[in-house]
This record gives sequence, C-alpha cells and structure tokens, in this order.
Amino acid sequence: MDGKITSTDEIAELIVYLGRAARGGDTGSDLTAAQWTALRFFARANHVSRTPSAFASFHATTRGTASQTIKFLMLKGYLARHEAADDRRSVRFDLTDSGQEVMRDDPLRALSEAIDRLEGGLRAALRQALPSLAGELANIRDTVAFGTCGDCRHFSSGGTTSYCAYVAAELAPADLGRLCINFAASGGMKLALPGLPKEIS
Amino acid sequence: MDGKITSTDEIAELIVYLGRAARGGDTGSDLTAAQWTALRFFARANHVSRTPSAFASFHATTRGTASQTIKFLMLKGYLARHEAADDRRSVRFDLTDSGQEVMRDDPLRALSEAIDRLEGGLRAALRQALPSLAGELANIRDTVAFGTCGDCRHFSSGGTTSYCAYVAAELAPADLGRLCINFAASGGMKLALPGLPKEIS
DNA sequence: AAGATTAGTTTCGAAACGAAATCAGATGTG
DNA sequence: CACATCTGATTTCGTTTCGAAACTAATCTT
Repeated sequence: MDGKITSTDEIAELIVYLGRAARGGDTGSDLTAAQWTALRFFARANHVSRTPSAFASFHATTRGTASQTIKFLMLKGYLARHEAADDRRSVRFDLTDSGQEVMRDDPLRALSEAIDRLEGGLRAALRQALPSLAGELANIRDTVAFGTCGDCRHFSSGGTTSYCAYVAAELAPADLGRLCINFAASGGMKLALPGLPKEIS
Repeated sequence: MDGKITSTDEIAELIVYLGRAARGGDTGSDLTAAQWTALRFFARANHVSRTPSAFASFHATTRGTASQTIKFLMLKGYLARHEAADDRRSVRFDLTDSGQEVMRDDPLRALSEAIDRLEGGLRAALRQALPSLAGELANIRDTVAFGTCGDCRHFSSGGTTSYCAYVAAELAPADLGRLCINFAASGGMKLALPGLPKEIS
C-alpha cells in the first residue's frame, strides 16, 4: 500500500478539517474550544447523559479533564450542578439561563449556516450519512457511540407516546432529538452495556 | 430564538464530533494530534502548499506554532526541509520515506474505513457536500479555503492535460487530488490573492 | 464483610498555543 | 537607488489545555 490519496481519504480529511475550522470562530466570547464543546453537549444531551463521565466519553478525553472544563463553566455561571437522587456518586449539570443565553453566540453557528445553504438533497444525505458514520466508527474503535433517542434502537413510538426500553420509561418529547450515552444504532450493532439502567432521577 | 435543536445543528455537531473522534485513535504511534494533522497535510498538499505558512493557515493556528510542530516532525525524521529556489525566504517540507511509512498508521484510517462501508450514494453525496461546506464556511468566516486542485476554479482540463491558471502552469496528475492553499471554489466565491503567483520551483 | 467497580475530583508534568520579537529576503514607491 | 513596507520562517516566553495517575466516596458483587 503506497501513499496514494483516494477519494475516501479526501472525505475523511475534509471532515476533520471542517470540524477544526468550525470550532474556533472568535465570536468575541470568552470560551475555549473545549468549553464550547462542553456547553453544547450539556445543552443537547438528554437528562441521563448530562454527567461528567458522559461528556468525557463524548469528547474522547479523560474524566479528569472533563471535570476541569465543567468546573470552569460552573464558575462562569453557565452550568448548575445537581446531585442525583438515586446514586449519590453521580452529579448532573444543567445549563443556567445565562448558559442558554451564551449559547446564542456558539461559533458553530457559522457551520450551521453553511449547512443551511446546501442544496436540500445534499443536506438530507448528510443527515443520513453522518450518524451512520458515527456508528461505524464507534464499531471499529470498539467505543461507545452517541446518537439521539429518535435514532436509537431502544426507542419505540407507540402512537402519541415515546418509550425507551433502556431506562424502561417514557421519554420526554424534548429528548427525542437529544444525545444519549446509552445510544444503540438501529442496525445490527453491538450494545455497550455498562451495567443495567437505574431509575431515572 | 430559543435553544431549540434543529436538524441542521445536529449535522454541524456531528461533523465536529466525528472530526474529534477520528483524530485520536491510539494506534500505538508516538505522534500527537497536531503532529498527525501536520504530517497528513504535508502528505496531501501539492508542492506549492507544503510550507509552514500554508499549514498554519490550514490548521487555523499561528506560524510560530506551526514551526514547532514541523520542527518536531523533522527531528523524528518524518519531514525533510528543502529551500525554495525562487524565493529564498521560503522553505518546503516533504515526507521522507520514513514519514511515508508512518502514514500507514494514520489514526484517520478508521474513519476512512467507516466511509468505505457507506452506501455508495451517500459517499458520493459526502464527496459533493463537504467541499461545498468548506467553501461556504470560509466565505462566512472571510478566511482562505482549502480544497483540491480538481475542485478548483483555476483548474481546467484540456483533454489529457491539466492546467492551473493561478500558477500558470501544467499540473502534475498527482496534484489533482491534492490540497492547495490557492484554492478557489468553482462557484461565485471571492479569491484570496496575496500577490500574484511566482514561478513554480 | 471484603473486594471490585464506578463517579467524580485533584494534582502534576508535558504539550499546544498565542503573542511578540527577531531576522532575512522580497516588493513597492518616490 | 534608497527607503519603507511587507512577507516567510523561526525563536522565546507565559498561559492554557490536556492526559495520566492518585485519591475519595458510593455502589455493586460474591
């Protein structure tokens, strides 16, 4: 195998390039790239996933580093810390009003705008291809994948209600489009079971 | 505008997520993420773009930081330094044989494999959508875009020959799929002209 | 009850980074 | 030509980020 550049490699590199180009936008705010990623994660994760460990896993870093990032956001007043009721080791972080507000300056908005200007068919293709890629990559790497409840195998829709078989409970409608650490792709992928679900707090 | 999560935002976040998830793969090699990005860049940039400045622009960092990363790769013996013939301030870095070899352990390979397993239509859509996104994003940000010669406005194909209007010279066939710092999207985008082209050395 | 796991945090050293200063060569203007 | 300006590359310095490891506490397993 020589160093030939294939079309596939070009795509892979473009994804990395876009991801990096989008992260630092200098919107004048005072958050670093890691802090933006964390704030974004806590804004978009469902309530069982808004923990330091889940964020560390999502961000492919250690829990220690994740703790530091979160601590800073808490000092800034963008995140509020809540202790879980069922497991006293666990904590959950939610965006404060001030955190919601600063999210409006998310530098990722520029990328979103670029996506909005894409031709509709291409955007639909992205909407289909990227989650699939995330699942495949997690499979190859043998790590946990992230995805939204609506795309998850544990999810089932019964008429007007939404149910998650993993936490064995009804889902809030808002959670349908949210990230979950217990995500399992609908295809034939392996589950990553770290134990079994607890009550939702 | 409240904090509602749109499908477009999901796509943007997925791109960032994939870009980060792909970067650190722990292939057992001794390169950091920044060093991998640099090595990959010098492996895939055409010969007028294999300079510290071009890499700094590509990687959205300063020339100083870029110099350090490159210096390390040179100490490792992965990059060779060549002084440009036409402009004696300028230097060019090329992969050594040893650099070519270590590229086989590129952690990005996992993402490439995932892309390879995509259904063909989706892969083609990515191949079309991502360069377009890169151009749009650069446009919004008012920065320089990167793209391959084959997608570039300066490029024209005359039968068996390939020509670049920017350097006013024939293109090596291998450069067609290579990154160029003088890239201009085919659409109606602005040019970033830092002067005018010199001879190719 | 004892050991193993898991969640979260803290500490510490290495790496990345931005800003600024330096130097050499190239370009532009009067 | 002389002078100012600009560009490409590098070095230094201080700050920030990050990963690894150590640590505490709670939970799970047997």
